[in-house]
Amino acid sequence: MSDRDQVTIFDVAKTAGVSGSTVSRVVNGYEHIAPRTRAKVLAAMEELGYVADTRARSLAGGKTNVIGVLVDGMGSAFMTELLRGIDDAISSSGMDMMLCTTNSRVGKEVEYATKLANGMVDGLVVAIPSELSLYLSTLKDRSVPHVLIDIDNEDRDTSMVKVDNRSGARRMTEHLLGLGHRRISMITGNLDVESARERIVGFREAMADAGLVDTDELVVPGDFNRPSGYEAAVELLARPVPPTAIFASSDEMAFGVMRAAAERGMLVPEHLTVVGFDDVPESSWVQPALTTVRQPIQEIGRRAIGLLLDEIRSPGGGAVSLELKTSLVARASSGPPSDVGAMQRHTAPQS
Amino acid sequence: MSDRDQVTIFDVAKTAGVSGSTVSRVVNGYEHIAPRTRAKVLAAMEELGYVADTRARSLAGGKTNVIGVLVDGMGSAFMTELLRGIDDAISSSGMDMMLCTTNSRVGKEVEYATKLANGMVDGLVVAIPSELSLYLSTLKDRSVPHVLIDIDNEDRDTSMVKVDNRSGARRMTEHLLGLGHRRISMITGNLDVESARERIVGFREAMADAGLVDTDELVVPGDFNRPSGYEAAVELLARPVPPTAIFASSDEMAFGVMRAAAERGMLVPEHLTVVGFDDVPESSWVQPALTTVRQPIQEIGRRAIGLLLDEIRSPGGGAVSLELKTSLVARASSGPPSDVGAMQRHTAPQS
DNA sequence: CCCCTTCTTGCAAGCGATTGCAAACAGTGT
DNA sequence: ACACTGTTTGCAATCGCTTGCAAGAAGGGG
Repeated sequence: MSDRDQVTIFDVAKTAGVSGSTVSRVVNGYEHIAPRTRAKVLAAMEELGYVADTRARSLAGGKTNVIGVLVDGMGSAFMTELLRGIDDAISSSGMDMMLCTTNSRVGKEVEYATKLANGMVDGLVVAIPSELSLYLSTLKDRSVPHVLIDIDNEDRDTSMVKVDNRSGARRMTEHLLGLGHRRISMITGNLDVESARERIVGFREAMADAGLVDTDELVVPGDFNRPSGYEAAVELLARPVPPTAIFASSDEMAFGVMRAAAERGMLVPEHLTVVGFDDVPESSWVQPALTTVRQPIQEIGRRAIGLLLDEIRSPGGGAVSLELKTSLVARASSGPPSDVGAMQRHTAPQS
Repeated sequence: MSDRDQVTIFDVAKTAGVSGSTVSRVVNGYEHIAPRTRAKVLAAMEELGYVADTRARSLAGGKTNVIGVLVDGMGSAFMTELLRGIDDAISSSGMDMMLCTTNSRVGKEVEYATKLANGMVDGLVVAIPSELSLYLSTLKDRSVPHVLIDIDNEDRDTSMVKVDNRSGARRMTEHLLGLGHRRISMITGNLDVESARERIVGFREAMADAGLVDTDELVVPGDFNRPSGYEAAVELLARPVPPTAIFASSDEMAFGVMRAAAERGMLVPEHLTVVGFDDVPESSWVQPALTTVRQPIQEIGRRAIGLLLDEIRSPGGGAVSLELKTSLVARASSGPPSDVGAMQRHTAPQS
């Protein structure tokens, strides 16, 4: 289709009165080129409106200047933010992005990884939380530079960037404990995801440190999405002895919790403390603003691209793992426990 | 990089004991192939784990099986939804997507369009609301199939899909009028965008029909994003005679308005009616749920891809324009105006 | 003024796949 | 058995660009 009247390197060569190879060298910034020749070529390129054909370029051994991004889906606010960071970094590096979504279709990841590895891209960043990292071997075999995001892989041989989920969850739990809460419930993320599990660990650790060991029934399953937060909260709030604080493993789920609370006529944080994890943009907008564990989402994306570019530009640098810090953002949705449903409150009340 | 030990069509050919061309034909589902040969080739492909090299394939004249998507950015909920629809349609058609964002960088659109048109993709869907459609000529010159989304272009020669913004806005305004509102304010979208302008027209028409002609100071500028809605609302609500209803040209902005109202201690819809446009998922989640004009966002994306695929598969079908219908979704954020005295007591603080 | 080194630049061989053309094969009808 | 039609395959040219190799040009030292 597009092959009609395409301006090739040879057209430029002819107008500039040089050979095709010379044009190629000019285009690729080769150094040993007479200034005058370079100028002529540049002029010809300009005149003809030459644009390199990515396909041919990469087929012949050059770079594609495209970075592949493999994600599960782009529905969540977290992913949107992550993609922003990634996109930002990619485009300011002058490269282009090829986004592929697996939409949780099993096997699609491998298919994409193979296809992309087959010359479509110079490098790949993968943000699919899945244990089945079959695609990893493909990537390695073909030695395609790649970076994993938020995926825990025993294989210390792969570059990746993640955040300190465990201590983030821990700190948040301590915050809640400090406020005087004891019956703190956690709604987990999708347990297939490593970071979801780490958050649980952080939560349990903090609880245990406070002498609260029997947390089993306080930890209820969710999947990071809003509806699951809502449903979990409906169930929790309907219990004979409901929790005074709910720690959702994602802000998205926390919004679901808030809704469930509102429907029950409960005020946040007066009757129920609700906190989340992620700090997506919406969190500072909701009413009341959400107390949450902030992870530098866009930064994660930018860092991943940074690592990838390093590897692309100078291969063989070895795998690098980055763990970014999380921080607690205390806003309006958390407060001391209400004494309304007060059972034996052997807890030190705050102000 | 990736060129190490790649399985080519010739490797398959050798294992199957046939020629490369035959393998190519099998891969592309050519008909005149002896069943037995086909079987042998298929077996060899399977055995070697052959994956076609997209670059080579398209260079040689085949298709890339990649659809390019050109958008401004993916931050907004609207865009997220649109991309979902697009992604959905693309992947269920077996093709892949290449997403490029211009991030409002001037000129980037043309650069991308050219590059993509240069063989990277089989077709292109563009969703950049901009008057400057310089890229259009490139697309046409190279006869790359393309579809425009939500872009109004006089050029009846380009396929596009959009929604009926005008009557949507009109109907919403009538709804507000029907509720008894008279001082209805509209916060506009980015005026560079055609659909933003159409919504204003719909609003003005309905107001005029109700005898409300002097709407100039009721229409205030926004840019579709949340903060602009917030700011506009802050200004509106501080007026000596504030509107009783605010019609935001996007749900995003409506959320901003809700926040401004909350900060002023106003209840929605008791003291202020707030409505939006789009019906993004969040709209049914907020409290109170937002009354809005629904546009089938994902559907828009799906339709656009449908049109594009048609054109790719059988070129020359001529341009097709689709205009999808909008519909009014009445939820909790709209109600009759609060009593006239409200303004006299310059928005009294609540409880 | 010649020889050697350092620049510049062109030639030509790929990269992996598609495809027009034509040769090699069948299958039929007579 | 022969010409004829239609099916299967392989050959080789191409797509646009990169790059190793080597030749021509330019500059320095002896």
